[in-house]
Amino acid sequence: MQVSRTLDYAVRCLIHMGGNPGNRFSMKQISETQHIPQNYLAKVMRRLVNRGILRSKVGPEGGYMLRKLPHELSLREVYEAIEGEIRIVDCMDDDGPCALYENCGQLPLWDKLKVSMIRILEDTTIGDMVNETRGGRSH
Amino acid sequence: MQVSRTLDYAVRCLIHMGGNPGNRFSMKQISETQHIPQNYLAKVMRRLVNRGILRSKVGPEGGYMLRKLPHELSLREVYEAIEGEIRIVDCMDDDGPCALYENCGQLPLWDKLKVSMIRILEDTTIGDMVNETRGGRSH
DNA sequence: TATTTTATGGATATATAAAGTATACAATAC
DNA sequence: GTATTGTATACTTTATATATCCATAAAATA
Repeated sequence: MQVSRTLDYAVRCLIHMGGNPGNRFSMKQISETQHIPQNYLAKVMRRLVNRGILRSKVGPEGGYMLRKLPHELSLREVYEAIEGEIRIVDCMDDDGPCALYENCGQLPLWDKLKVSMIRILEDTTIGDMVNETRGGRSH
Repeated sequence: MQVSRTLDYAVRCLIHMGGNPGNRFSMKQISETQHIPQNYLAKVMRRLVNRGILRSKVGPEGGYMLRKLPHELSLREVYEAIEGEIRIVDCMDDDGPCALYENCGQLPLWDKLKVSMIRILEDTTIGDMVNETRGGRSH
């Protein structure tokens, strides 16, 4: 029930980039300033590119750019890019729905949790986090 | 960001027991009806006993009993018995607070998530889940 | 065209944690 | 004292997250 390091990496990078939206950032530079192993970072960035959160360019003068303004980029998008669809339980059967599915006392609870999580992730943007980082949100 | 199988085991057992509060359940019986390996179950139960959620008795006619009525037993207690204190992020530094701690743009978000999670877990009881399982909550 | 820079893709390794197993021991009822 | 049941702990297995390696492709520029 914890945020993976990988997601933390992604969020950190995006906050970093969100500080200068419009800028281009090379993987090397991000890797160094954020202290993330470059080859690992490569994969994180790839997922963000595939999900349309970043644009990438190969070659000299290449690198990554945000495709949206920071305040238009919700944490939910980032979460889903990294972790896939949000789910709290696995419904632990091998495959196919669990035998209890129809009448599972647990599902309603996990569902409430999920819904509230989604709402919060949806309502928070990278822009918000950039502001927090700068010290004091504008309000 | 997912519920562990161990927590699922714990909840399942407690729902099972909550169906007949006051009853005594042997580990063997629970293990069989819930399809949980007995030696593993032993550890799960141990944690629930240590946290004061269950009472245990050794020997013939021994077994486990709920110490509270199902509707007095919140999911939060169960969660914490199994997973320890609720936390969403690790604040990934080796030890001591992370360098960004004072001015971390991420913390406020993760905190909101945590608070809302705690509230929901706190508000839900094993009793609620027993009712769900029986089909239709009383309202 | 050759060279350099940069991202891409896949294979593999390592570390860590979760889940499961085995076994000896202690308490209790009869 | 014997059968039953939980307790305790050490160990094994499996799964997953994280990290590394390396070969390739694309683009800029000299």
